[in-house]
Amino acid sequence: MFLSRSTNTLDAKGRISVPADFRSVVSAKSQSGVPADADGFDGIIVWPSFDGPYLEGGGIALLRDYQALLENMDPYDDARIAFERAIFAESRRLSFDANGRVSLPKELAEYAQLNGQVTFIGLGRRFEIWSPKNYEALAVNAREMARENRHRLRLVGRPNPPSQGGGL
Amino acid sequence: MFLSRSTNTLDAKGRISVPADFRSVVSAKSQSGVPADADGFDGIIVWPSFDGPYLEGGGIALLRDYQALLENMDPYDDARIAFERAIFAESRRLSFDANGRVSLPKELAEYAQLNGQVTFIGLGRRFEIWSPKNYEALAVNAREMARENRHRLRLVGRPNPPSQGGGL
DNA sequence: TTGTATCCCATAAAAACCCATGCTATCCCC
DNA sequence: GGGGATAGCATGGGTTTTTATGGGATACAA
Repeated sequence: MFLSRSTNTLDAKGRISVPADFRSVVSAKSQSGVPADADGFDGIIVWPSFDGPYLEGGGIALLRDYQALLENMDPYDDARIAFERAIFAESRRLSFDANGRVSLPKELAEYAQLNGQVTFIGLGRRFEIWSPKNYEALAVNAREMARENRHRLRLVGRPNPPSQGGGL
Repeated sequence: MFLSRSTNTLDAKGRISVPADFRSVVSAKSQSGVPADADGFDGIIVWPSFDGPYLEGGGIALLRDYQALLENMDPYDDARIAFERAIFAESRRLSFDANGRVSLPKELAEYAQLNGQVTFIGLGRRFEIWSPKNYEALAVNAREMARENRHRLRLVGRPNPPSQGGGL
């Protein structure tokens, strides 16, 4: 699960360290020692958001989830085709180097207006990559809006666990 | 999984470099060192789309998937016969040369209005081959339409797994 | 011959790989 | 609990490998 927020440096070669937390999410090995992902890909997948000047990303498992979702739609549904083109076609496989960095293609960096500093935002199943400046503005609103909508934050599901502390 | 988009050159001899990403998708070897594809074919399979002036393609695994799909239809269903003729009969096996290129038959290049530059579009299980000009227009629409329909892109919550990493 | 298809080689640019260095958090031993 | 050893992380920079592409040589067929 992608959690937390951290800002790293985009160096002159276009490389950036993926937060160690994030790396361990995507490169979780199975017991056999083989990567959990069937195709042995060790890295992240990133594409330009279609909702603003930032990037979205996740592990290959996320892409498979999207694939499953899309494959349940009509093959020639316009929305499906649009999603395929906006996500699959625009995404890039970025694999980790020995130090846990990826090199970010220039056009993605430009799309997200990144130069120098880059902020990773963990959002559970996926994450976002922002220019720190652009993100600042949103972050303040988020807490306010969350407060206004706090009544909708109702957990469902798990029956009461044996005892120990519940809560958020 | 075919991901990303890239534009390569179609040279005077009708050859074109298949993006390295795509090559590694289709020529993934099994642990034994033998090609995963039973028949040892190392290349891609391409046919003219029946939905526009572009080509569709994939690995031999994709063709097998289509075969399985069609074999579940009535043998004399007109649609089945049409699909078989439009896909199987029109497709070409293009094998990689030592540098990862294939040579694209002229009639396919003409069908997709290719000259000089060629764009490969990764779409998960399959890919498409477009004239860059023709695709450009679609790409901008795709992002807009994806944005308009983004509420449909909802990943279902994974059921609570025993313990380790669940969904958001 | 004239194309056409295959194979081989050369090369520039880009990507991947390797090594080194501060810095921080953690561990462990006394 | 202090303090040094240790390990992991983020970062910089050089070097090697891969990739995409052009072009020559060879074999075969129309």
